[in-house]
Amino acid sequence: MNQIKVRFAPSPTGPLHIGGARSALFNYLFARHYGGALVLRIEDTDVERSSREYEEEIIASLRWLGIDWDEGVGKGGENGPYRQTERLPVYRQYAELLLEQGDAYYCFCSEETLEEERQAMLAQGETPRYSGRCRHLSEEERASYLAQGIKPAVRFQVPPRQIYVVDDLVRGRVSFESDGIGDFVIVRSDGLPTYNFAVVIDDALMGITHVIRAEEHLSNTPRQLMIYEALHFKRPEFAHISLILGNDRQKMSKRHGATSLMQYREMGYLPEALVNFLSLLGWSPEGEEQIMDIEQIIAAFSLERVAKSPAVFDLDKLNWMNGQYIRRLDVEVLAERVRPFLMASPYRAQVEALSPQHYLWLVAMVKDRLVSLSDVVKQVSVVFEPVSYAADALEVLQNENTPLVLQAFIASLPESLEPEAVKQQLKMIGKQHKLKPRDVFMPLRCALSGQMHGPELPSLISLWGKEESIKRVQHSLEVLAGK
RNA sequence: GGCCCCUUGGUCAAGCGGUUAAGACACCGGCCUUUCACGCCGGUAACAGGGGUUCGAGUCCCCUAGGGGUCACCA
Repeated sequence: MNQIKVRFAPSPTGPLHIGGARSALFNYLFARHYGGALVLRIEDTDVERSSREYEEEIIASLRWLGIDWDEGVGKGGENGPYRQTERLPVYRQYAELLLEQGDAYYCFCSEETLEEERQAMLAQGETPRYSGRCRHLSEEERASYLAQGIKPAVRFQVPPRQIYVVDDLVRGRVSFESDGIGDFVIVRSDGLPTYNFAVVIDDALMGITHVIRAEEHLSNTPRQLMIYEALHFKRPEFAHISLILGNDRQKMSKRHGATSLMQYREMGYLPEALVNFLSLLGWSPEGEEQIMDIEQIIAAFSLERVAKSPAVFDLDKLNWMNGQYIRRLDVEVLAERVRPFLMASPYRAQVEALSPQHYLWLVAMVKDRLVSLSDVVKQVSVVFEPVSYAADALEVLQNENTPLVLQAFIASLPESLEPEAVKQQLKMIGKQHKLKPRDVFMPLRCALSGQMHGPELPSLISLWGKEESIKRVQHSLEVLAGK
């Protein structure tokens, strides 16, 4: 049986961003749907910009999202090593083969020469591409350059007048003319392979059957096809997925706000919500359900249903979805997930002082009001901050029934308070004094919190307890008297 | 500029020759409710333009326009 094998191959030159996460996710979904394998390979041939820190952050981000792989960095496997800088001898071997076959040649051109050429072609209105000046160097010329200590790069010799066709699994048939492509570097003068060369070697040697990656790589594909051909490697299937755009329809970048996965974690997004949201960017299931857990997404996923057009990242929808996931969590679970945010807030000590029961009441009280986990801090502030009266709340306090309600409240509060019991108590006050619920709750809410709006009043009272609640009411009475 | 890709409501998107052109987010209205929020119900809103092909085109072909990607000894 032909086992499906895909890979995610990030370059550790920055944190994992939204676009990268979606590529990783689609590979993951594809692999899991077909019972195939996912390889994680680190493409760190740009040694200037790559770092272990970024590699670790990328891996941590993938783990946070719940995307796991079967082979590669952090997992091992038969086709390692999985970091490109650890595979240099492999690339060298194939570069030499290409050199021997006459499919590649040494290029001694300096950066300056190259730049001059480029400018000259541009000036003539031509597409800048390598002239091929080092293609046919004689032995003597080569020896002379070498004697001067010039380190050559290796260029692939692009076959003339060829058409390269990709039957892309999402875009359909796409073809390119080789004449539009200049001889490109496959090994830099420092001995490191370039992307277009290393990917091919690795994908072929690692047995990758499907290359699923972002659309920006589509125009690299013909170069890679040339190498597959020259090396007689079996080429994989390709699937180029569209880009994720910012609000301005430009490719997502830092100026669109948060782009790294870790930022989303810090902002309080749930990984399962983010995964659900990302899966719906550029892909859609057959049904109409939007909220799907990872197993459902895996079961429904297919490349046939991946869209060709780019998708704008819609934060409103992510926020909605995150809220959906939060509301579906059990209070006990939510309580734990929200805890780190409270521990990092100014209310840390006060939260720690809460009994387990009170802590659960606190979380239950704000559960339906959260868009993100970090919102908990703001939502909970009314409990811990000192009262300050809003203008509209003060007006409510001036109402003629207010003193009556407040006195009744003070007089009727039992020792132990549980939200449901408090609620019944408040309703009772209304009954006794023939007041509508609203005429009981509003004055109390304003007196206790100083605000017209906020979380369930009974829960607030439960959290404050008898002493604090009465203190707050009395304080409001003093404020009223002083007016 | 060359090459390549894309184009259904503000956004994500279904549709794969015949539909009253789904659904979701956002927005607006109503209901529920002590308030806000949640939830529920309802509403506004789209096939970029022009030519073909066809009995019939959002769906197929061509052109135009717009958007994007790529043309590195970065990936």
